Amino acid sequence: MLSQAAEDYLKSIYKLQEKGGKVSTGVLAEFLNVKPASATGMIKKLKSMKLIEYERYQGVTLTKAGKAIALEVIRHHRLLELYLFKALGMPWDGVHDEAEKLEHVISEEMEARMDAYLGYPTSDPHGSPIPDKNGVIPKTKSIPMTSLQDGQSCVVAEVNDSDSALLRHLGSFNLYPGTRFRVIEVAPFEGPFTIDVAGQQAVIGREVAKHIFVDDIHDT
Amino acid sequence: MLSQAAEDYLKSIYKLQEKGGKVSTGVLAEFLNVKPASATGMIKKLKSMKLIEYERYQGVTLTKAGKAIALEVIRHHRLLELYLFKALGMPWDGVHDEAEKLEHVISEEMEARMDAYLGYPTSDPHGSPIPDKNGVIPKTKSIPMTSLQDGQSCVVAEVNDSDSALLRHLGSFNLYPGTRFRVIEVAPFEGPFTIDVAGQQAVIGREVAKHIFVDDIHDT
DNA sequence: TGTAAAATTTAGTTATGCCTAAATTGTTTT
DNA sequence: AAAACAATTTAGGCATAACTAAATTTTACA
Repeated sequence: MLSQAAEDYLKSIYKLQEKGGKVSTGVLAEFLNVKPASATGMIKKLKSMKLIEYERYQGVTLTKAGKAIALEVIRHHRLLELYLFKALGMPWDGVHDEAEKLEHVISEEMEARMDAYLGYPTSDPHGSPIPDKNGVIPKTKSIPMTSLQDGQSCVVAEVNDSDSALLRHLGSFNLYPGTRFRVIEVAPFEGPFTIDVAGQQAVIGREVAKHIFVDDIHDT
Repeated sequence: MLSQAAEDYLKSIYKLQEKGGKVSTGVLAEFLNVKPASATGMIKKLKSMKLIEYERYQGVTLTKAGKAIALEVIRHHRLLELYLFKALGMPWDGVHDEAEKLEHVISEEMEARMDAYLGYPTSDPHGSPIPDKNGVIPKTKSIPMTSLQDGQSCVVAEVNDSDSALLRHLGSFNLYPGTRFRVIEVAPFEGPFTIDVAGQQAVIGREVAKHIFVDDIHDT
């Protein structure tokens, strides 16, 4: 069995690899809140297990086996988030931290039972896609909210799940995956977005908007 | 935060202390499947944290603080067993191993939500009492099945939860906590028990009977 | 193209938690 | 009371996974 630390490295490499191909030691270390020297150590171990490909100074990529493990951990995480949210009523800004700990520990049996209970769901409470048992991820085609223009209407598809303060902030505007809103105004010079959510106005700063991904865009 | 290993030591000391006062290094090591030398090491650490009392060669006892942690871990374990059994439909012979891993990881919030979902239960699927939030354990007055006599009727109160093969065996006779049965015959010379469970006869060996505790005894 | 800056790796240290083997302490037997 | 036996502790080692500091390699710019 793989250590928790090793699983976290694989998961992180997967996520970083998504947007940028090869993952450098430094970026990986930063992402994991670890010093680069520590990352080098784990990278060597994962290479010896044939879970990643790696040449000194060249960055890493997952092998097929490594990717399978990464997706399994991500599946655990997202199923757990949705399970905790729906079955135990935990707040959507609290489920990430709990899932982060449980994802390394649950059995395949528990995974399967949660999956069945939830009706084989395809996305978690933050809109992130849940890989299926075979590691297949449902494709999504959402775009960052920052590319919206005045007058466009759209549906929240996905929000970053790891910052609970951000999630509480969005919750205060009732901005959840599936929520439709309309852009009233985009302030010039990289300014904030004024939007309308079910009749209520809200002002969303650029930094926040970067973490929101949207779908189903219409001009109005 | 305490390590998982440390929590397991405290939990084990608590259980061993229940039937025998001071716990010797050897007995503790055997219970935890580690070598006595390893137990000595952890004992020193726990003593330095003031979680146990200890003098060389004299065995250990929990301090108030140590007992509180032990009961918290036991509460987690038993709540989890019942939750997995009721909410996810896991088999009663499977919940122990899963709970053993999860008990060290769940938050107080998750504990509280499971507790509420289950209606503040007082015993787990194997009949073991669940300590409340303050570490108070409901008193039980069950006796070992081995002290029953011919013709007595009783209710299963509690069975040992850690041996899943034993649990499957009992399940095959429909022998669960709450099940009433009647002793038809106790074979002489430490022989097996022949019992009647809801009209079905079953033969229970001494070794198995030692792990079953019963309640509400009537002569018939 | 050479050199300075940035990124990465190597080397050596720390802490946890287990192990074995040897030394010590305690208990029992004669 | 001394010898034999059992239990326990000490001493030294290993694996994991982090760290700091120093050395090395790459990159970027002048």
